[in-house]
Amino acid sequence: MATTKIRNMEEFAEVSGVSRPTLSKYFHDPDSVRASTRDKIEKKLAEFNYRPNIYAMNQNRKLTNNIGIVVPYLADPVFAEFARTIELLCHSAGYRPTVFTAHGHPEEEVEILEALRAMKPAGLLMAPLGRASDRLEIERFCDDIPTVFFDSELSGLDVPFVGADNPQFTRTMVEYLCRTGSPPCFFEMKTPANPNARKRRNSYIETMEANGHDPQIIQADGEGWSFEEIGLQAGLKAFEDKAFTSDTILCSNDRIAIGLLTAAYEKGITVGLGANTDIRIAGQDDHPFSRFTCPPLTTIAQDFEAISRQSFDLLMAKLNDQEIPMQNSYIEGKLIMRDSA
Amino acid sequence: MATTKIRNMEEFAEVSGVSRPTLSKYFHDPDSVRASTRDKIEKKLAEFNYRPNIYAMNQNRKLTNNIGIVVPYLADPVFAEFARTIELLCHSAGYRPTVFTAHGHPEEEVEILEALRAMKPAGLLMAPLGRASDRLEIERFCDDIPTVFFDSELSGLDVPFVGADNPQFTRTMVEYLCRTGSPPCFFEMKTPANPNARKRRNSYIETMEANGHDPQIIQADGEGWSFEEIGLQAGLKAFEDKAFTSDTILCSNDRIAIGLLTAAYEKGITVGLGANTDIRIAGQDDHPFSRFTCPPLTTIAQDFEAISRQSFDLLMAKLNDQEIPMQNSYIEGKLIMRDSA
DNA sequence: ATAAAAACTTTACGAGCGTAAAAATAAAAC
DNA sequence: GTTTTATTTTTACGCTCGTAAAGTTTTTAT
Repeated sequence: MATTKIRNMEEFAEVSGVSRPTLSKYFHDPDSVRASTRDKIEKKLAEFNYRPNIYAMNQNRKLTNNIGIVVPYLADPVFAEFARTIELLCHSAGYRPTVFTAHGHPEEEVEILEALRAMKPAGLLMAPLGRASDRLEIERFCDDIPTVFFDSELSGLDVPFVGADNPQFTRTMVEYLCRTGSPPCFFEMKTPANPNARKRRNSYIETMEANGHDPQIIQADGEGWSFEEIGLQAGLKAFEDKAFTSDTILCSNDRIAIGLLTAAYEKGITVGLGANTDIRIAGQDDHPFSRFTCPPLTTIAQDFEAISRQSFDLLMAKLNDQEIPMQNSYIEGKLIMRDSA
Repeated sequence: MATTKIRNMEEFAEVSGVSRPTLSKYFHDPDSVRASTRDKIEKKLAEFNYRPNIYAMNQNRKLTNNIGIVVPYLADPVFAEFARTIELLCHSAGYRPTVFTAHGHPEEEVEILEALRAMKPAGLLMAPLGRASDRLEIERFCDDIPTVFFDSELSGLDVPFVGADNPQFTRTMVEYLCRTGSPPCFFEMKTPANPNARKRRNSYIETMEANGHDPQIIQADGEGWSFEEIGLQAGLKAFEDKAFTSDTILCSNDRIAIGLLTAAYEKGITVGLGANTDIRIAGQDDHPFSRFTCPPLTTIAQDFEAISRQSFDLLMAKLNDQEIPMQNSYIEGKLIMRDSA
């Protein structure tokens, strides 16, 4: 029966029989007031449906409870998954997460940071674009606002990082492939957007050599974030040129592998681990769609949960001024055996 | 050479030689001040890198320049695509868009709306969850804040809508399939999350009957947003039970079709329009991945650009108190012929 | 050159809340 | 029941910017 509209905290203080400063405390942290007071407030809160003005709140707080989540490309299901997981963590810890995407453009990444600065966020969880990122601008931001990088790191900056153990990913897959068939050649983008790609290539070379095999790398032209399309086009060309030096192809990531699977299909080349198939294809990341490719893609699963959790915990530690281990954290992936390899 | 840090507009007024109210006007709309004044401000702006406190700004403005974008499930690439397109439109019109996702849960949808209310946004562009949505809460919100629905409508509410012309989608596809082979049966979820599904089913039935064919519907069990998985499991079962009454299967949407393609693959059933294939499969939506399925999926393309543009324009009209045509807008899709049908 | 219009400055108040200090009250401890 | 301790109330000021009104300066029109 809210007869009058509550316009501000003062009016709500009147109807609830609690003073405004106490209300202010309550909204800051409900547990900071006596249980009886809390009950009184919450009863009236349900009745009047009042919410404090967040702008007035944040204006005076040195620190807001906003947390920024920045990803390079939200239309990539891998980042959608990261964003989703981290959002949930923030939310359940009482923070207000906001997801931003750079749409693959470094200028947008900087713009986001500038807009974010105006929001005075408590902290930032960021998966930087990588190679293309404007290091200087990002560094300037991280100096002011507690930040943790996830998924891809920007070396040289004094910012903790949590992400996949890329060398382990590739090593695990190369060893599996060698164990079960011919040693793989490696299919990747010539100029990958993401720094993880380099680590995977290096690990491929190392592991192959360690096992006495000759590493063979096939590189796809093309820039941007249309990995499937790049994998498809370069795959078609490579099949035509007989550029693949092995009947087993390890792709730098699942999205490229998805494109390559399509290329194989169009060329009439059968993929799988059966005796009557032509080649094997493997990916890395366990992209949400890789279970639905034809054949389902053998890959290494990112531990989204662990990466999200750890990067969030690191940020919390930073916010609470705890001594944090500045060493980066690399999370292992798990081999997901499906039919493609 | 910013020797002193600028803390607020007053301090910036001093160093820039412009009065604070004029600055306020400038930040509200740069074109509202004289060119010479604008230059003076912008010169100092570059030098001192000052930005007004958005919280203080929004606190006093009756209307912020925030625009909310709410989608039911951001991990679905179709919505990622919508979000991306609309974000860009808002941005280039000088608004500050913020994307929210309900993660498929009606409670979260309501929470977003409540958080959004606190942000006092100028307007909202929303793709409601649909069937599961809390109509009452959404209606209450739309009464207060200018809103436009896109992608899926909530009938009965006085809110303009822009979305796909679902009957046209299905009609176009059914006619194409009939023209080029056997009349299709229809594969859908029994309890679809999205109201568009119903329209597509109805259109399927109508079109089939209009062409003198017997409509046949196969329904998949399962709830939630894992459409591919649902399509896969139900597809496997349907193949085993020989439940598909035609060698041509039209799916309610691409994601289900992707699951069904995987099911066909696992059953050794070949898909395509060649003479030596077993069945044809078609989807609807032109999901970003449907070009990369094996075989590439024949589908109807959503006109993301047009839907985004029109819903944004509608919202702008609402914000400017223009007389808007309250009739809903349905955007036609285009047949994308690929190899699966 | 003069009048009219537009833009700017000065002054002043308001928005909604944070927060500090002192006084009053309630709860817990003994 | 009194003392101690924890909460709450009262009072008061601050934050940053929006915005209105009246006066001044600059620009435009004639």
